[in-house]
Amino acid sequence: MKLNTKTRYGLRAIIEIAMNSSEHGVLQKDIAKTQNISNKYLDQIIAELKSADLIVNTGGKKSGYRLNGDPKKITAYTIFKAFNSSLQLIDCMSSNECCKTKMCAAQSFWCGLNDHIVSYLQSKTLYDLVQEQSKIQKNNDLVMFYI
Amino acid sequence: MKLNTKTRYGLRAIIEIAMNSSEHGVLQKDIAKTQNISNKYLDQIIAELKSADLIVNTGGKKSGYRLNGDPKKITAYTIFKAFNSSLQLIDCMSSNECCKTKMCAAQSFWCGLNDHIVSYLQSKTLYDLVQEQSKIQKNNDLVMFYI
DNA sequence: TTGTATCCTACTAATCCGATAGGATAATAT
DNA sequence: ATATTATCCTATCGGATTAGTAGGATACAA
Repeated sequence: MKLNTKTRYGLRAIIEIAMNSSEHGVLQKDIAKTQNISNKYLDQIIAELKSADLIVNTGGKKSGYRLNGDPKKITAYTIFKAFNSSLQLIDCMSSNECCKTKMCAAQSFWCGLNDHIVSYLQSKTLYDLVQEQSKIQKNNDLVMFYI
Repeated sequence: MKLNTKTRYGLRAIIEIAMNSSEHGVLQKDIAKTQNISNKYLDQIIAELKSADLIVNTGGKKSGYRLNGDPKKITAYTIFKAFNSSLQLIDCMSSNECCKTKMCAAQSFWCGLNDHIVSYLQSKTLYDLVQEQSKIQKNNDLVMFYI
Protein backbone atom coordinates (compact mmCIF):
# COMPACT_ATOMS: atom_id res chain seq x y z
CA MET A 1 0.00 0.00 0.00
CA LYS A 2 1.53 3.20 -1.16
CA LEU A 3 0.36 6.70 -1.72
CA ASN A 4 0.98 7.94 -5.24
CA THR A 5 3.12 11.00 -5.75
CA LYS A 6 0.41 13.11 -7.31
CA THR A 7 -1.57 12.95 -4.10
CA ARG A 8 1.52 13.75 -2.06
CA TYR A 9 2.58 16.66 -4.23
CA GLY A 10 -1.01 17.79 -4.62
CA LEU A 11 -1.53 18.11 -0.90
CA ARG A 12 1.68 20.09 -0.49
CA ALA A 13 0.69 22.34 -3.36
CA ILE A 14 -2.80 23.10 -2.09
CA ILE A 15 -1.47 23.82 1.38
CA GLU A 16 0.85 26.39 -0.12
CA ILE A 17 -1.99 27.88 -2.13
CA ALA A 18 -4.22 27.99 0.93
CA MET A 19 -1.56 29.81 2.90
CA ASN A 20 -1.35 32.58 0.32
CA SER A 21 -4.94 32.86 -0.86
CA SER A 22 -5.67 35.98 1.14
CA GLU A 23 -2.88 37.89 -0.59
CA HIS A 24 -1.97 37.76 -4.26
CA GLY A 25 -2.29 34.07 -4.86
CA VAL A 26 0.62 31.85 -5.85
CA LEU A 27 2.16 31.29 -9.25
CA GLN A 28 2.55 27.69 -10.30
CA LYS A 29 6.23 28.14 -10.98
CA ASP A 30 6.74 29.43 -7.45
CA ILE A 31 5.03 26.37 -6.03
CA ALA A 32 7.29 24.27 -8.18
CA LYS A 33 10.32 26.01 -6.73
CA THR A 34 9.40 25.96 -3.05
CA GLN A 35 8.01 22.43 -3.16
CA ASN A 36 10.84 21.12 -5.28
CA ILE A 37 8.59 19.64 -7.94
CA SER A 38 9.23 19.73 -11.68
CA ASN A 39 7.08 22.54 -13.04
CA LYS A 40 6.02 20.39 -15.97
CA TYR A 41 4.83 17.65 -13.68
CA LEU A 42 3.09 20.21 -11.53
CA ASP A 43 1.10 21.14 -14.65
CA GLN A 44 -0.88 17.96 -14.31
CA ILE A 45 -1.30 18.22 -10.59
CA ILE A 46 -2.61 21.77 -10.74
CA ALA A 47 -4.92 20.72 -13.54
CA GLU A 48 -6.50 18.05 -11.35
CA LEU A 49 -6.95 20.43 -8.45
CA LYS A 50 -8.62 22.85 -10.83
CA SER A 51 -10.94 20.35 -12.42
CA ALA A 52 -11.98 19.31 -8.91
CA ASP A 53 -12.89 22.98 -8.34
CA LEU A 54 -10.56 23.25 -5.39
CA ILE A 55 -8.52 26.14 -6.76
CA VAL A 56 -9.08 28.98 -9.22
CA ASN A 57 -6.86 31.25 -11.22
CA THR A 58 -8.78 34.51 -11.30
CA GLY A 59 -7.90 37.71 -13.02
CA GLY A 60 -5.23 37.05 -15.56
CA LYS A 61 -2.15 34.95 -15.63
CA LYS A 62 0.02 36.94 -13.23
CA SER A 63 -2.43 36.79 -10.34
CA GLY A 64 -1.67 33.25 -9.27
CA TYR A 65 -3.81 30.49 -7.81
CA ARG A 66 -6.22 30.88 -4.96
CA LEU A 67 -8.30 28.54 -2.93
CA ASN A 68 -11.87 28.10 -4.14
CA GLY A 69 -13.86 27.96 -0.92
CA ASP A 70 -13.56 27.86 2.82
CA PRO A 71 -10.51 25.86 3.97
CA LYS A 72 -12.52 24.71 6.97
CA LYS A 73 -14.93 23.00 4.59
CA ILE A 74 -12.31 21.33 2.40
CA THR A 75 -11.25 18.03 3.91
CA ALA A 76 -8.22 15.93 3.12
CA TYR A 77 -10.61 13.39 1.67
CA THR A 78 -11.82 15.89 -0.91
CA ILE A 79 -8.24 16.54 -1.93
CA PHE A 80 -7.51 12.84 -1.97
CA LYS A 81 -10.44 12.22 -4.27
CA ALA A 82 -9.14 14.81 -6.71
CA PHE A 83 -6.27 12.44 -7.42
CA ASN A 84 -7.76 9.00 -6.77
CA SER A 85 -11.41 9.19 -7.78
CA SER A 86 -12.22 7.25 -4.62
CA LEU A 87 -10.66 5.03 -2.02
CA GLN A 88 -11.15 1.36 -2.68
CA LEU A 89 -8.62 -0.88 -0.99
CA ILE A 90 -10.14 -4.00 -2.51
CA ASP A 91 -12.27 -4.50 -5.60
CA CYS A 92 -15.11 -6.48 -4.07
CA MET A 93 -16.27 -3.86 -1.61
CA SER A 94 -19.80 -3.00 -2.55
CA SER A 95 -21.09 -6.46 -3.36
CA ASN A 96 -21.59 -9.19 -0.80
CA GLU A 97 -20.01 -11.68 -3.14
CA CYS A 98 -16.26 -11.64 -2.77
CA CYS A 99 -14.01 -13.18 -5.40
CA LYS A 100 -16.64 -15.71 -6.41
CA THR A 101 -16.89 -17.18 -2.92
CA LYS A 102 -19.42 -16.29 -0.27
CA MET A 103 -19.08 -13.13 1.70
CA CYS A 104 -16.27 -13.57 4.19
CA ALA A 105 -14.78 -12.10 7.34
CA ALA A 106 -11.77 -10.92 5.36
CA GLN A 107 -13.94 -8.80 3.12
CA SER A 108 -15.71 -7.04 5.94
CA PHE A 109 -12.40 -6.55 7.70
CA TRP A 110 -10.92 -4.74 4.71
CA CYS A 111 -14.10 -2.73 4.28
CA GLY A 112 -13.74 -1.71 7.90
CA LEU A 113 -10.21 -0.56 7.28
CA ASN A 114 -11.40 1.34 4.25
CA ASP A 115 -14.01 3.19 6.30
CA HIS A 116 -11.43 3.87 8.95
CA ILE A 117 -9.10 5.55 6.47
CA VAL A 118 -11.89 7.57 4.91
CA SER A 119 -13.02 8.91 8.24
CA TYR A 120 -9.46 9.91 9.10
CA LEU A 121 -9.18 11.76 5.81
CA GLN A 122 -12.53 13.42 6.43
CA SER A 123 -11.58 14.48 9.93
CA LYS A 124 -8.76 16.75 8.80
CA THR A 125 -9.55 20.00 7.03
CA LEU A 126 -7.27 22.11 4.93
CA TYR A 127 -7.59 24.72 7.66
CA ASP A 128 -6.07 22.30 10.16
CA LEU A 129 -3.20 21.57 7.83
CA VAL A 130 -2.52 25.26 7.24
CA GLN A 131 -2.49 25.85 10.99
CA GLU A 132 -0.02 23.05 11.48
CA GLN A 133 2.16 24.19 8.62
CA SER A 134 2.46 27.73 9.93
CA LYS A 135 3.27 26.38 13.38
CA ILE A 136 6.06 24.31 11.84
CA GLN A 137 7.39 27.32 9.97
CA LYS A 138 7.32 29.43 13.10
CA ASN A 139 9.33 26.77 14.91
CA ASN A 140 11.81 26.66 12.08
CA ASP A 141 12.26 30.41 12.35
CA LEU A 142 12.83 30.16 16.07
CA VAL A 143 15.39 27.44 15.61
CA MET A 144 17.17 29.47 13.00
CA PHE A 145 17.05 32.55 15.21
CA TYR A 146 18.61 30.93 18.22
CA ILE A 147 21.35 28.99 16.46
CA MET B 1 -3.96 3.04 -2.65
CA LYS B 2 -4.70 -0.60 -3.15
CA LEU B 3 -4.19 -3.74 -1.21
CA ASN B 4 -2.21 -6.34 -3.10
CA THR B 5 -3.76 -9.71 -3.80
CA LYS B 6 -1.24 -11.71 -1.83
CA THR B 7 -2.32 -9.97 1.35
CA ARG B 8 -5.98 -10.49 0.48
CA TYR B 9 -5.58 -14.16 -0.38
CA GLY B 10 -3.18 -14.64 2.51
CA LEU B 11 -5.68 -13.42 5.06
CA ARG B 12 -8.41 -15.66 3.68
CA ALA B 13 -6.03 -18.60 3.69
CA ILE B 14 -4.88 -18.15 7.27
CA ILE B 15 -8.45 -17.72 8.47
CA GLU B 16 -9.29 -21.06 6.90
CA ILE B 17 -6.23 -22.64 8.49
CA ALA B 18 -7.09 -21.16 11.87
CA MET B 19 -10.59 -22.55 11.68
CA ASN B 20 -9.32 -26.08 11.18
CA SER B 21 -6.18 -26.13 13.29
CA SER B 22 -7.75 -28.09 16.12
CA GLU B 23 -8.61 -30.98 13.85
CA HIS B 24 -6.43 -32.42 11.11
CA GLY B 25 -5.13 -29.22 9.60
CA VAL B 26 -5.85 -28.14 6.04
CA LEU B 27 -4.23 -29.22 2.83
CA GLN B 28 -3.04 -26.44 0.57
CA LYS B 29 -4.99 -27.79 -2.37
CA ASP B 30 -8.17 -27.70 -0.30
CA ILE B 31 -7.58 -24.07 0.57
CA ALA B 32 -7.05 -23.41 -3.11
CA LYS B 33 -10.39 -25.00 -3.87
CA THR B 34 -12.54 -23.39 -1.19
CA GLN B 35 -10.92 -19.97 -1.58
CA ASN B 36 -10.94 -20.13 -5.36
CA ILE B 37 -7.25 -19.39 -5.70
CA SER B 38 -4.89 -21.00 -8.19
CA ASN B 39 -2.98 -23.66 -6.28
CA LYS B 40 0.27 -22.65 -7.95
CA TYR B 41 -0.19 -19.08 -6.85
CA LEU B 42 -1.11 -20.23 -3.38
CA ASP B 43 2.32 -21.89 -3.27
CA GLN B 44 3.93 -18.51 -2.84
CA ILE B 45 1.38 -17.26 -0.38
CA ILE B 46 1.68 -20.27 1.88
CA ALA B 47 5.46 -19.97 1.64
CA GLU B 48 5.32 -16.41 2.97
CA LEU B 49 3.02 -17.38 5.82
CA LYS B 50 5.42 -20.16 6.69
CA SER B 51 8.57 -18.09 6.59
CA ALA B 52 6.80 -15.60 8.87
CA ASP B 53 6.30 -18.54 11.27
CA LEU B 54 2.55 -18.10 11.26
CA ILE B 55 1.74 -21.62 10.10
CA VAL B 56 3.41 -25.01 10.26
CA ASN B 57 3.07 -28.26 8.40
CA THR B 58 3.73 -30.88 11.04
CA GLY B 59 3.81 -34.61 10.72
CA GLY B 60 4.10 -35.47 7.08
CA LYS B 61 2.57 -34.13 3.95
CA LYS B 62 -0.97 -35.38 4.38
CA SER B 63 -1.50 -33.74 7.75
CA GLY B 64 -2.10 -30.27 6.41
CA TYR B 65 -1.31 -26.84 7.73
CA ARG B 66 -1.93 -25.64 11.26
CA LEU B 67 -1.68 -22.36 12.98
CA ASN B 68 1.60 -21.76 14.79
CA GLY B 69 0.51 -20.01 17.97
CA ASP B 70 -2.44 -18.55 19.77
CA PRO B 71 -4.91 -16.88 17.36
CA LYS B 72 -5.62 -14.30 20.07
CA LYS B 73 -1.99 -13.22 19.87
CA ILE B 74 -1.76 -13.04 16.08
CA THR B 75 -2.97 -9.68 14.86
CA ALA B 76 -3.95 -8.65 11.36
CA TYR B 77 -0.87 -6.45 11.35
CA THR B 78 1.37 -9.48 11.81
CA ILE B 79 -0.32 -11.12 8.86
CA PHE B 80 -0.09 -7.93 6.84
CA LYS B 81 3.65 -7.70 7.51
CA ALA B 82 4.14 -11.24 6.22
CA PHE B 83 3.26 -9.90 2.79
CA ASN B 84 4.37 -6.27 2.92
CA SER B 85 7.45 -6.18 5.15
CA SER B 86 5.97 -3.04 6.71
CA LEU B 87 3.43 -0.34 6.10
CA GLN B 88 4.95 2.81 4.66
CA LEU B 89 2.49 5.01 2.82
CA ILE B 90 5.19 7.50 1.88
CA ASP B 91 8.94 7.14 1.59
CA CYS B 92 10.01 10.04 3.78
CA MET B 93 8.43 8.82 6.99
CA SER B 94 11.26 8.30 9.41
CA SER B 95 13.35 11.34 8.56
CA ASN B 96 12.32 14.90 9.28
CA GLU B 97 13.51 15.92 5.87
CA CYS B 98 10.81 15.40 3.30
CA CYS B 99 11.58 15.36 -0.40
CA LYS B 100 14.51 17.78 0.03
CA THR B 101 12.32 20.46 1.60
CA LYS B 102 11.84 21.12 5.29
CA MET B 103 9.55 18.95 7.32
CA CYS B 104 5.98 19.84 6.42
CA ALA B 105 2.41 19.44 7.61
CA ALA B 106 1.69 17.08 4.75
CA GLN B 107 4.36 14.68 5.93
CA SER B 108 3.08 14.53 9.49
CA PHE B 109 -0.45 14.16 8.18
CA TRP B 110 0.45 11.09 6.15
CA CYS B 111 2.44 9.70 9.05
CA GLY B 112 -0.65 10.13 11.16
CA LEU B 113 -2.69 8.20 8.65
CA ASN B 114 -0.05 5.51 8.62
CA ASP B 115 -0.22 5.14 12.41
CA HIS B 116 -3.97 5.08 12.20
CA ILE B 117 -3.96 2.18 9.78
CA VAL B 118 -1.38 0.27 11.78
CA SER B 119 -3.38 0.56 14.97
CA TYR B 120 -6.49 -0.65 13.20
CA LEU B 121 -4.57 -3.66 11.93
CA GLN B 122 -3.18 -4.30 15.38
CA SER B 123 -6.58 -4.08 17.01
CA LYS B 124 -7.96 -7.13 15.20
CA THR B 125 -6.74 -10.59 16.08
CA LEU B 126 -7.03 -13.71 14.05
CA TYR B 127 -9.32 -14.98 16.77
CA ASP B 128 -11.73 -12.11 16.10
CA LEU B 129 -11.71 -12.90 12.41
CA VAL B 130 -12.38 -16.57 13.01
CA GLN B 131 -15.28 -15.68 15.28
CA GLU B 132 -16.74 -13.44 12.63
CA GLN B 133 -16.22 -15.97 9.91
CA SER B 134 -18.03 -18.73 11.78
CA LYS B 135 -20.87 -16.34 12.54
CA ILE B 136 -21.18 -15.59 8.84
CA GLN B 137 -21.16 -19.28 7.99
CA LYS B 138 -23.80 -20.01 10.62
CA ASN B 139 -25.98 -17.31 9.11
CA ASN B 140 -25.50 -18.78 5.69
CA ASP B 141 -26.63 -22.14 7.03
CA LEU B 142 -29.71 -20.59 8.59
CA VAL B 143 -30.59 -18.85 5.38
CA MET B 144 -30.14 -22.04 3.47
CA PHE B 145 -32.16 -24.01 5.99
CA TYR B 146 -35.16 -21.75 5.91
CA ILE B 147 -35.35 -21.24 2.16
C1' DT C 1 5.86 41.60 -30.77
C1' DT C 2 8.36 39.39 -27.60
C1' DG C 3 8.49 36.99 -23.44
C1' DT C 4 6.43 34.36 -20.00
C1' DA C 5 2.98 31.39 -17.70
C1' DT C 6 -0.51 28.28 -18.13
C1' DC C 7 -2.87 24.80 -20.66
C1' DC C 8 -3.29 20.41 -23.08
C1' DT C 9 -2.05 15.93 -25.08
C1' DA C 10 0.99 12.43 -26.07
C1' DC C 11 4.61 9.57 -24.95
C1' DT C 12 8.29 6.83 -22.59
C1' DA C 13 10.90 4.44 -19.40
C1' DA C 14 10.70 2.07 -15.33
C1' DT C 15 8.63 -0.45 -11.87
C1' DC C 16 5.58 -3.42 -9.84
C1' DC C 17 2.39 -7.18 -9.72
C1' DG C 18 -0.46 -11.12 -10.60
C1' DA C 19 -0.02 -15.28 -12.35
C1' DT C 20 2.12 -19.22 -14.75
C1' DA C 21 5.73 -22.79 -15.66
C1' DG C 22 8.78 -26.40 -14.64
C1' DG C 23 10.95 -29.16 -12.05
C1' DA C 24 13.01 -30.88 -7.36
C1' DT C 25 11.91 -33.06 -3.13
C1' DA C 26 9.63 -35.86 0.07
C1' DA C 27 6.18 -38.73 1.84
C1' DT C 28 2.62 -42.18 0.98
C1' DA C 29 -0.15 -45.87 -1.16
C1' DT C 30 -0.23 -49.95 -3.69
C1' DA D 1 10.14 -50.75 -5.10
C1' DT D 2 7.56 -47.72 -7.82
C1' DA D 3 3.98 -44.71 -8.98
C1' DT D 4 1.51 -40.97 -7.21
C1' DT D 5 0.65 -36.88 -5.01
C1' DA D 6 1.58 -32.59 -2.44
C1' DT D 7 4.68 -29.31 -1.24
C1' DC D 8 8.71 -26.65 -2.17
C1' DC D 9 11.55 -23.51 -4.87
C1' DT D 10 13.08 -20.41 -8.65
C1' DA D 11 12.51 -18.23 -12.81
C1' DT D 12 9.90 -15.86 -15.98
C1' DC D 13 6.39 -13.24 -18.54
C1' DG D 14 2.83 -10.16 -19.85
C1' DG D 15 0.20 -6.46 -18.41
C1' DA D 16 -0.92 -2.54 -15.90
C1' DT D 17 0.24 1.39 -13.59
C1' DT D 18 2.98 5.36 -12.69
C1' DA D 19 6.42 9.02 -12.42
C1' DG D 20 8.13 12.09 -15.18
C1' DT D 21 9.33 14.27 -19.88
C1' DA D 22 8.37 16.55 -24.29
C1' DG D 23 6.36 19.68 -27.36
C1' DG D 24 3.59 22.82 -28.62
C1' DA D 25 -0.86 25.83 -28.25
C1' DT D 26 -2.93 29.63 -25.99
C1' DA D 27 -3.32 33.83 -23.58
C1' DC D 28 -1.87 37.78 -21.50
C1' DA D 29 1.33 41.57 -20.36
C1' DA D 30 5.32 44.55 -20.80
